[in-house]
Amino acid sequence: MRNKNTEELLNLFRAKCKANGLSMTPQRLAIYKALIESTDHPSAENIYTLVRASFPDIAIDTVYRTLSTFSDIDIIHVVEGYGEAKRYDPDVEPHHHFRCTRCNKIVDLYDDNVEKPKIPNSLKRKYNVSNVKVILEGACDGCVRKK
Amino acid sequence: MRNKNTEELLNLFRAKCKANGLSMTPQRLAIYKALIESTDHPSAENIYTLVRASFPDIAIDTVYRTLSTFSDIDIIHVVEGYGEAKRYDPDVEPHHHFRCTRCNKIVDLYDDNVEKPKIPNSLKRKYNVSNVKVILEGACDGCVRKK
DNA sequence: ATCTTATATCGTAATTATTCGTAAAATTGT
DNA sequence: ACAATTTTACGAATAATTACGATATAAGAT
Repeated sequence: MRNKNTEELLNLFRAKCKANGLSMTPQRLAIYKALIESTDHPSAENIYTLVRASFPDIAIDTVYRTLSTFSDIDIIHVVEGYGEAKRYDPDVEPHHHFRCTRCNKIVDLYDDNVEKPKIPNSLKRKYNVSNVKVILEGACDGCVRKK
Repeated sequence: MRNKNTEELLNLFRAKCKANGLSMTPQRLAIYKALIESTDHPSAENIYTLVRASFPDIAIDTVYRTLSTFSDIDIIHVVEGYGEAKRYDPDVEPHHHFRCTRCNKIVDLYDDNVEKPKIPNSLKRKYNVSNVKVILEGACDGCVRKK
């Protein structure tokens, strides 16, 4: 993600859709573009707002359904929600997150900052581990200043 | 948690309530007891069902409010929700979780299994990191067998 | 033990997040 | 361009959570 430009990402996107038998609709393209243009891990509602600029009649249901489809086939990932709205991330390369417990801001952290935890193979086998998430929680600068 | 019995946990609970100026109500006690008797990281709805056995008239609002209060003062923690219902954990000692991406089962993992990731101090300072979560995701045995 | 006051609870309504059924419209392969 | 298959929009339903006014209760002082 960090190392890919829009062109490359869109090509990958088309390839993954084709590989999974998904038709290429303007709505799907618009939703994916909105995702890669956002760096703040938007919610479905956020995406809905963004996409309506070009598709005034798109249904919220379409956004939810599309995001769910995308995450099913690993085009995007669902990140932390914690009872709030789900948050999405178009970067499917391994990386971690910081989450502000007050304002729910989510920031990407790459491996040069946080070491990936080592998981014993026995555990990986036992649970078919396909993904390891590391989330740092705390209060972001903005929230600390406010209080 | 692992090393504490009910007696000790209840004493800690009373102490934390007192330290934070919370009155000791039978509802709060019942909710906390329901939590420590559950090992499956119950949702607010689950707790509501459990507590109604002894408090048939308790309001769902009381359960939500109480759980929120408890997690504000670190009596319990909120664990992964991902847009589903929030899930709670009465074990506030450091440990990690496995989450089944199909049935949403959450299992405790203690440090002898998963190494705690090392976070650089610079990052800890930058974000006031108070908590680091590690979540392994995959399909649990039960779900693999079903499919 | 009783009084006082702040806090907590109940019961219900309102909000927010998400999903479902279905007819109409768009996409893909031929 | 045509038929078969997906996908979409829309409205309504469901699930999770929070808000609120009226009563009830806990905790400390008397």
